[in-house]
Amino acid sequence: MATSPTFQNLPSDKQERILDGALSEFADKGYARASLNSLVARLGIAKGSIFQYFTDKAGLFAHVFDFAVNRVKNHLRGVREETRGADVFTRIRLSVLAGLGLIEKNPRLFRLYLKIMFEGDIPFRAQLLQSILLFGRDYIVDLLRDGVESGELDPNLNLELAAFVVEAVLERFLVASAVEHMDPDLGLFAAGQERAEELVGQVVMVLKHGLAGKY
Amino acid sequence: MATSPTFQNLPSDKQERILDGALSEFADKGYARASLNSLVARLGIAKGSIFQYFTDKAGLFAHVFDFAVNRVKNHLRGVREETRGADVFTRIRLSVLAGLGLIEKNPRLFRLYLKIMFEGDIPFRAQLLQSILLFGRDYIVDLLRDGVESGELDPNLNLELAAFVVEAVLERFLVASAVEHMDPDLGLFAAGQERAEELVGQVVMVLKHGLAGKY
Amino acid sequence: MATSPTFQNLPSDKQERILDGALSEFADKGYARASLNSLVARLGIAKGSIFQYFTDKAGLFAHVFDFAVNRVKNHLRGVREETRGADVFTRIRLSVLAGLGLIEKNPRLFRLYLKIMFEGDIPFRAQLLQSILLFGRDYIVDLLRDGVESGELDPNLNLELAAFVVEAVLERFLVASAVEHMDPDLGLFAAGQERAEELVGQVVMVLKHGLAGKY
Amino acid sequence: MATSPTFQNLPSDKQERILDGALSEFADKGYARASLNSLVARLGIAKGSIFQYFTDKAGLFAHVFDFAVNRVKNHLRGVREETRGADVFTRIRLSVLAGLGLIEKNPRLFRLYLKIMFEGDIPFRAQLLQSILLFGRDYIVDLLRDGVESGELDPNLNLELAAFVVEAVLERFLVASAVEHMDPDLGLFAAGQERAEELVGQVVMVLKHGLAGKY
DNA sequence: AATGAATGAGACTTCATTCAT
DNA sequence: GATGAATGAAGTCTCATTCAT
Repeated sequence: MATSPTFQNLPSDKQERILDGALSEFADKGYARASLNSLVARLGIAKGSIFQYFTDKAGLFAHVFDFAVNRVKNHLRGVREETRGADVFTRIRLSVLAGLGLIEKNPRLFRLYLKIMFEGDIPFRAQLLQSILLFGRDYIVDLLRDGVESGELDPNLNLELAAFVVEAVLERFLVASAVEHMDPDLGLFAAGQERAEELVGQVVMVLKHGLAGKY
Repeated sequence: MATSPTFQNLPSDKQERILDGALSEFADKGYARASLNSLVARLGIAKGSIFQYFTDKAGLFAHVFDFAVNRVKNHLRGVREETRGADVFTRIRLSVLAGLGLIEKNPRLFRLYLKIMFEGDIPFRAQLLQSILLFGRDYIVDLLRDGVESGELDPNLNLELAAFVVEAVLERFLVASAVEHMDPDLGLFAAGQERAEELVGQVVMVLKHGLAGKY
Repeated sequence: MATSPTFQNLPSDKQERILDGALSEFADKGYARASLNSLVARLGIAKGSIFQYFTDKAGLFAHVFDFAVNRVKNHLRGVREETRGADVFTRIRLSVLAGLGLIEKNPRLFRLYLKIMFEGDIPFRAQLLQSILLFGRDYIVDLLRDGVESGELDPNLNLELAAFVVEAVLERFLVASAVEHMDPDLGLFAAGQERAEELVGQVVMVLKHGLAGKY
Repeated sequence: MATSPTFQNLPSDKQERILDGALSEFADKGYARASLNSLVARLGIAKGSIFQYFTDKAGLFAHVFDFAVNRVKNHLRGVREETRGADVFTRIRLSVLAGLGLIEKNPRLFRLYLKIMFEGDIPFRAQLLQSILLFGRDYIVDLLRDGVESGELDPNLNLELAAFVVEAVLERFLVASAVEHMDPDLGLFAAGQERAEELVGQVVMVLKHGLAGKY
């Protein structure tokens, strides 16, 4: 939308190279501190070109955002399909692990999301967040609804509330992983990252049986 | 240590006014984008004065951080004592509500924490985060341990894992509240903020009985 | 290396104008007190441009230094060649006069050297000084060695010591001239500057025959 | 002259402590870069006091200058008297060594002189320099005149010219020593400083017999 | 008489953006 | 269409000086 035809006509590998470089810049430094000077230096393109492609720093950012979100959505959609048929707690567990795997391979995606979430004056901030948050919530509610329909979950369970809890745990894992990437010594994970798989399994068990359950 | 004697000698209401103004600035814009120019303009003091008080932007930040953390710690310690004797889920519920109340009255405190958490080049970032994270985790583990000792929770429950889940939910609420303050129309809360009390109660129930429980 | 391609691509008369203006600034005020503000004001260019050209105040300084040193070296090399064949004391005399002439036409060159020599925190100070001092000493030692080889000087004369004395006198003349430019009324020259030529000749005579000689 | 009665009434050890601290500051950083902030911090006195004592940065500087010059003059006068009776080249040699010794013990004195000599906008610069230069020249001319009177030097020797040469060598040694203090690795001395005594003797010999002499 | 808090000019530097080539 | 030189606002920080206490 904000992209000029000039950019569209670029060979698509160059398009990708530019968006990818910009993603790194924004994910590393946030919107305000991201420097177009740094960016063009790293990309080896002229500073003027950025403005011909995207009119604005804001325009570039918007495009980078789309680029990033689409990668994530595609990934998650894949997970939802691949796990269809498994029981609901397995699917939750696998979704968490899929998220962790995505961050592991591409930490910038989640870091960009966090920057948008907590930085003050990002252009279209509310709008961008909405589009992510809704997608995430829908994803989880769908998972849980499948669980109710298959009889694994009590039909009286309030799906919104349950989704709230699941989402909390999911985000907690993802944040832990993202922060671990920034500060390996912080120990946010409560366990070494290499034991993530085991940890996720156990936490999902706690989620399943509740804190007041029998262990 | 980061504060000059000049600052210590100021009338304490002036000290507070300055720290409070700085807290707002950092909480709103994060470390890097916070502007001493705009701070002194708002405070109506000379630019040079800030540097007589704090050596550095970083020094000011360090002091603001202490200032903020102490407020939070005192608040939480109060809650822990006041709820001693209540059952563990009530205590969790009240702790969440206390946190929400604190944010309601002083949204900048949690926003500052989030900025520190996710911004890149904050001075002493890892160190500052540690000091917050450890405090939070200890607080929750203590609560749960009390619950085990009073027989409310199964002694086989892994406290670390349980704390992970509780912390996740707590943070999710706090983030929701903080973000709601930044973007009231975002709807992150899944419910209007005025219904927070009810919502917290229900979520804690989900937490208590687990997703696979009977409702 | 200290110069950005941006600067290299400038029309060379603009390059020269900038370096020349900067030379004046540094020669007048030394490194620390030289003001880029006042430089750009005098040059009529934007403050930002300086930083596109030179990364740093230090970078600008380094380039100005090269610019200045090369002028001097070229000049001196010219004198060495032109006087080849003359007797050694004539060559010394002409070298001093050449130095004085250079300062007369471009007083800033030697003033810059003095600033580097006696100012404290100049970037790469020791390194820069070395490069000048060695050149100067070599120049004089070469002159004297030619004198020994042509039989004008006693082969037992310690060239290093002799060079020390010649260098002292040379520098004394140059300093006198440079300071005279700063404070015309100071009378450091012991004689009006217009009589420099005669004065140099006589001083070289004293140098030649020694203080204990017959006059 | 520029000193307030307030300063005069100070206990004289405090006066000295202040002037000495200021001497260090000016000798290290020159006039413009010397920081009253640093000075008062080091002295442990109030910033306001400086202005009550000296009205100005310039006033403080003028006083420090007097303080320093008097030390040097007293020292040199001592040397002149102590060496009376020795032959003129011995006296020159001893004067150089005395100067070197003074710098060795109190490098700040000569560094201050150099700063005044080569820095641009020092208050009363010309005036201050005059008072030093004249003293130095008179000192040397006196020495040489004694030499003529005692028959050691040819009465036809132009004393002004000879003094010019001697002064040059003297300053060259002092500058070398002062710079050596700032940059020990620079090698300006042509010999290790520990061999200064021998070096001075040899250079004075060159001075005595001239470059064209027999060795 | 001494203090030290307050001040604001001016220092270097970064950056998004414009526009002639 | 691409380039990159030019710009100036805004950033952090230092400093001499003033003046109420």
